[in-house]
Amino acid sequence: MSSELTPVDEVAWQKKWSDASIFEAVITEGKPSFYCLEMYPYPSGKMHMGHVRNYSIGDAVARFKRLMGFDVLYPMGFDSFGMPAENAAIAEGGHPHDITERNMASITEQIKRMGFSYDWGRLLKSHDPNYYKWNQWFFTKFMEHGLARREHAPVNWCSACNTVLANEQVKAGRCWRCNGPVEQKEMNQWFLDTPAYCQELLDGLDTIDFPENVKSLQRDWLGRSEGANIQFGLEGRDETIEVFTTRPDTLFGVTFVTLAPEHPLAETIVKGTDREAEWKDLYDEVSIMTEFDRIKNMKKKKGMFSGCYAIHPLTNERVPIWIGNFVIASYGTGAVMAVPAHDERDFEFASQYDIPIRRVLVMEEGAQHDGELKKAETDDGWMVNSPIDGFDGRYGQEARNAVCEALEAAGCGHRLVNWKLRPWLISRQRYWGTPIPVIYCEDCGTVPVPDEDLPVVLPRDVVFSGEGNPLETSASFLHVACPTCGKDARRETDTMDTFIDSSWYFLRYTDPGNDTQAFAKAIADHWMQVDFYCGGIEHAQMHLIYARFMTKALRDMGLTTIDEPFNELLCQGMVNKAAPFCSDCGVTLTVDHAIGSPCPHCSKELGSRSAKMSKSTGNTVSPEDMIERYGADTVRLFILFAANPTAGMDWSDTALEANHRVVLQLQGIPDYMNEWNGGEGPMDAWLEARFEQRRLEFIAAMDEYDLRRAVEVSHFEIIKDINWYTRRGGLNGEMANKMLPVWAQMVSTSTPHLAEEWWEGMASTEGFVSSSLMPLPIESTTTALVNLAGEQYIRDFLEQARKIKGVAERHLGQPASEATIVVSPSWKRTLAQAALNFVIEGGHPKQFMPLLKEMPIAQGDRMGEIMGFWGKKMLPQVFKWDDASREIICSTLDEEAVLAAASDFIATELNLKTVLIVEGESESDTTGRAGSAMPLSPAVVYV
RNA sequence: GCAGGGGUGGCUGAGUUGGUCAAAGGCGCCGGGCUUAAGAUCCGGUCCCGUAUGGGUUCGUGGGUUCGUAUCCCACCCCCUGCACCA
Repeated sequence: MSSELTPVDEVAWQKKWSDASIFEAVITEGKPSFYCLEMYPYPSGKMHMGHVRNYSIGDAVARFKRLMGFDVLYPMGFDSFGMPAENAAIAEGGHPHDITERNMASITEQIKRMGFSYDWGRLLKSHDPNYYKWNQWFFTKFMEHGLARREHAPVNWCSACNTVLANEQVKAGRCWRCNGPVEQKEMNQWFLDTPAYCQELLDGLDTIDFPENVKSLQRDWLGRSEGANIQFGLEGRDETIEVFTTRPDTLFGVTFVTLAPEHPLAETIVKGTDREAEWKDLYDEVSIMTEFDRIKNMKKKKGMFSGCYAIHPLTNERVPIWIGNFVIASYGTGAVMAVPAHDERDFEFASQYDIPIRRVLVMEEGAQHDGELKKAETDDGWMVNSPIDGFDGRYGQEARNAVCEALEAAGCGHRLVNWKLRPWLISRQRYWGTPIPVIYCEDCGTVPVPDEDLPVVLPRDVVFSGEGNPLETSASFLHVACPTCGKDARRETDTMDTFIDSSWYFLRYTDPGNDTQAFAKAIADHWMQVDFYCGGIEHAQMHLIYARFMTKALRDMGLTTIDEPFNELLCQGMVNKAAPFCSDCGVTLTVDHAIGSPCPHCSKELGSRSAKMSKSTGNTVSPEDMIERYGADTVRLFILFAANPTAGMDWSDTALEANHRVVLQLQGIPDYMNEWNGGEGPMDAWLEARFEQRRLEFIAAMDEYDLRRAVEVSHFEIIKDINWYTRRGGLNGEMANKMLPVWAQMVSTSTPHLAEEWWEGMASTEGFVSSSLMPLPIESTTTALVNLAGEQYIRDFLEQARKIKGVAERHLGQPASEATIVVSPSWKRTLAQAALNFVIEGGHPKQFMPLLKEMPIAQGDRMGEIMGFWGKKMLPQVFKWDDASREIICSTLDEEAVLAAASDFIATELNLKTVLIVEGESESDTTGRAGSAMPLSPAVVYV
């Protein structure tokens, strides 16, 4: 293999692909289609390793599916609305539009340099009016269908971002984007009715191939709980208090009712009493405090008696009404029935405020049911102490049903499924997003912008001061004639959450040029669902819920027939790199601190630990630099080979270099193989069979998206096979013609430029490997299998023989010069075959003994010896042989013949003068070592 | 607290329908061939012991089931992710 290699001109290949438009997605009659998609990126100026990894995975899949004969849709675009560009405009001047376009241009160039096989003709950008027009159109349709509505409601407000946030965008009380505190504010905002699809979103999870943790995340977020709403009357008042509970079976244990401080009734019943001030304090504490502080203070339960009593719906008992800080206004009804005996929080609260605790369940059937409870017993139990007949003794679900029936009969309660998911708050008080297409008219009220006036385009004449919503500074935008009556009216200045953009972009990709519809139904239905969707786990409960919701909503408006947008989701792992780490302090430091230097906190010597690549740690690697130095192929190969797609991977410069060497080595392979001039030989059939086997392994791995394994086969194992071939004397230049086309196809999924170079140099190929089809696999013949088995046998034998040789030479005190290989005596083989057949047919090995006694080999005076051999040696071995070995043993493979044919080779490999092969216990066996020879495992005697 | 995912040799990482497992592959390290040399590449070694094909101890910890367990069961510890006074 030559060392005088010119690097592959990757850019030239990229240009050729582009000129020939080979990655354009087309629909071919009769061909299956495959939609391969990566989460489209926000166009920051630079591509980082996370992008590289994401797209290297997707591209390998797309290329593989093309090889396998699919019409592949593999698009790229930009999630180009969003706050970073607007914040940059505020900080540095300029306009978000220009900043975004500039960033897009530079990141696009970098992505193209990687050689990914996108259909760039479908490039989509969210901030294109031709795209966001459809956001607006959908919005007006949602209004028509009652799925979009404006409400005055408490919402999450991030003052750092100067906008409201959806529930999904609040992480542990903080803003998902800036990590600033989030507070509650009452505002008029637009919501989409995501809860209408709760049940379907939950059920749909069972029909799609998402990772378990993502499903679990989504289930948590949907938060289904089954229970009942129950009405409590109020003593001396007309109102009722409605509570939600999952435990109607504990209804008779209610000793008080608790309202959230924000509950409207709380204010009503304390108004004008001497308790009003106390309530106000509590109200202020929970509502004005940021959610973050509230969570921190959660541990302290606090409450007050309201002075009022509720009436128990079934017993008519008086129950005190309390107001407590632990009741959440926005969940359920904002009021709970308190059963201290069977709920931990109620127990704690009741103990604190000396409220009676009444047991109404026992945890063991027929158990004692008086006596004091030490703690709440929250499991299902048997009802006791019921003041009404017919309930005691009922258990769990049956008990709940009985209580619900009683409530329903009394007309003061009903069964209900409650969800945690709230409507999607989509209003944002920011400029760089889709304007909400609504006009407010004094006479006509809230008027949607008519279809013919769409899109409502973002105006240029706005001021980015960092204060307030910039859209409000545009007079031309703000003032508009009412579409209904023509009078002066005012436009909505809020824009849409940018997650709207990413909720349907995969549909637009199917028909990106359509200017009369968002997408043609037939085309979208042809390509959808996305077969393979690859991206980061961070979108598990935002984007991936919204997109599923949107797909279902659009389906119900008749725009598609798709239930779920994504079939298989793959969340790629993070790209990490070693960073300084103090094991005592448990702190990861920036790369400014050298490994081995003392920790700045405790002075202990710093070690290193793998950490996510981040600007703050400084452990980033620039893809650009790496491509420049090693080429895109090497970077891609390394990324795919370093770890499985879903696993975290560690960046390693040395491993990268090792992969670069593999790329160089592969580059020289065609020349190397073509130089073989030995003509046909006995090893050719083996190499052919072996290669075919490798191809099947490759296909199987790719089918399961086990890209690491696939690359291991295509870029590593086949090289080893070639080495073995030449080592065993193979030197047929014809093999190059036989193997290289298919091998190039395998190589092309991860290192396409290199593969094109191979392809171009071959006589039998034309066009591009990137647009070629892989021939169908060939079924292996029996001869091929025996061939493979024979070589495997020799390899295994050599490995074993080498080990023994070391020990033997120590024993001999000098290098061994000769070896006698003692193949297992034929009766052992016969025995093994009989035992294996017995086992394969389902027999228990231990029951083989009686059969053995009947066998001809066990007759005569050797019977005892053979029985002993079976128990001690053969029985354990029968279990240990793998399927391949079993096949070989039961096959016609003649160990002695295989070894004899390879005896010269063996002698060379073991560095011996002569090698003698004998059958154990035969006349020529003078070694006396036949005892330790087993089928597939000959004994070796060194002299 | 609840839920989901994990803990394998110097590192990384396969392997989990129990037997093919002292445990693939890669990296690192060691030795050898090739070479004037370097690089590249090829071959071999890389838990411990062992004058012959073997033995010992290993897959978070401790128990258990089994002829046999990295793999199955139970308990515990630790790590990651998400949710969290959700009634």
